[in-house]
Amino acid sequence: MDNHDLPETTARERNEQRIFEAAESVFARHGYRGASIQAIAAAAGIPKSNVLYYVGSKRRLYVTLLERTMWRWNEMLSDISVDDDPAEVLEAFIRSKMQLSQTHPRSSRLFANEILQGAPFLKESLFGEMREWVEARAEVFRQWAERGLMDPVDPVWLIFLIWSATQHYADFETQIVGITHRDKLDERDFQSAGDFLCQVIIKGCGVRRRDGAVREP
Amino acid sequence: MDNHDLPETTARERNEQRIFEAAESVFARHGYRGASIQAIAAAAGIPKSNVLYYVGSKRRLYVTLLERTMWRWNEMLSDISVDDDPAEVLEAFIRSKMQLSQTHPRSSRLFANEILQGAPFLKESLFGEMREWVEARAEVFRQWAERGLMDPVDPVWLIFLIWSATQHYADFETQIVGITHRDKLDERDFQSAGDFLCQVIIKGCGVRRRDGAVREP
DNA sequence: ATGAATCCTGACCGATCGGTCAGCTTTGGG
DNA sequence: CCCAAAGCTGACCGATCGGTCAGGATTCAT
Repeated sequence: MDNHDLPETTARERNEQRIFEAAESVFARHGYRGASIQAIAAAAGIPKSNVLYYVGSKRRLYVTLLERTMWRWNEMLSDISVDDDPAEVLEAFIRSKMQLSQTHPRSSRLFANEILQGAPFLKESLFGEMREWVEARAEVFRQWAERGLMDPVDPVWLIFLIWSATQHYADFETQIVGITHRDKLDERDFQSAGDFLCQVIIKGCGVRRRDGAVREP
Repeated sequence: MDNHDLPETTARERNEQRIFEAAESVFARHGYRGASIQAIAAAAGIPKSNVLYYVGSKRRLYVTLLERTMWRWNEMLSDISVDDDPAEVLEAFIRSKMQLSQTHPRSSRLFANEILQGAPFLKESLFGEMREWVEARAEVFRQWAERGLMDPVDPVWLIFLIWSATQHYADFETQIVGITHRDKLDERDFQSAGDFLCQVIIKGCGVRRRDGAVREP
């Protein structure tokens, strides 16, 4: 029945991909309970029974998507050290998160939905990884502050600030589009919003260049 | 059947309040489709039939809660002008949004869920009000920049930054709590996070005191 | 060609969904 | 005390939910 160790057949790969895309879209929009396999099947253009044939159950499909999202997320800023330039790292952090919001908005919304319902499917197990990720980066930020490379701001609040500000352009895209008369957010919008966030956050944290000069025009 | 113009009976007031509280909690957690009247009734300690007796339908209950949230939201920063102090206004903006996240986190999550599913219930009608709200404040920010009271940042992106950063503490409370080892966010957490946001955002936008001095210790 | 493995699907299951309704009890002004 | 209005609820409705299953269709190495 299960032969995940053998190379997948093309049929399985093709259908699973279509199902994952459709499921991510529906889960992102309606959450776990609000999504129905029927709706996912319709979006994928596949009979409901066939969806269940491939993914086993709604729960398993949802968890698979969640893990895929978390995996993609954890790749970011995989190696930073105290010796890096704070401005460069913060900018890279903001830009890469902004990139994720632009290229994978539905993943972001899927994750947001999971948190909104109390994170019942990734409680502890995956929060543990995120905790380590945050604490490692926070420690670097703290040492930068000690070395006078930036203001002594709370590094954890800083991380949450960057998360929230960047994810906003994926999770609340509907609101942004509705308020600013746009049809959709395009490349230029993400670029300009990224510029704004880099400028305000880096300056707001009093980040200085390595030579000690204040980053000011 | 409906006598909304007459003074409500105490029974009606009492039960509606219990239903609204329970419904806000369930809708905030599971979204519109994912919420069930059965679950709302159970949370309110009232039979399902009785819930429908009071609120009419799931749709009406949901819209009522959405409108109540929007109304509470639109009260903020009701009167600001170009002659106000930018630092004071931005701080008041951040503090009041932070206060909303602290005192009405479920309202915030209800709204977030509505946006995530594409805002099907407040499309246009209520986005119009928000658009006017944003444009009016953005115009003030723009004039402050022209007068050299702050950097010429995009005022709309600035508003979205403050929205996202403050709402994060309500919408993603589960994640914050899970990552930072806390049991829940308390008064001190909101105070310190608010301090952080005021400091970083006001400094990051280059806001100056009216006398022209840079806001720096 | 053939047989095993995989792919695929309509029919069906019990549970739950939002909503209706008949008919009960409780309340309060006259 | 009386009775209309309001409050209240169990039973029930058709639709949809997640999931199962028997069995046909397709594929492919031999």
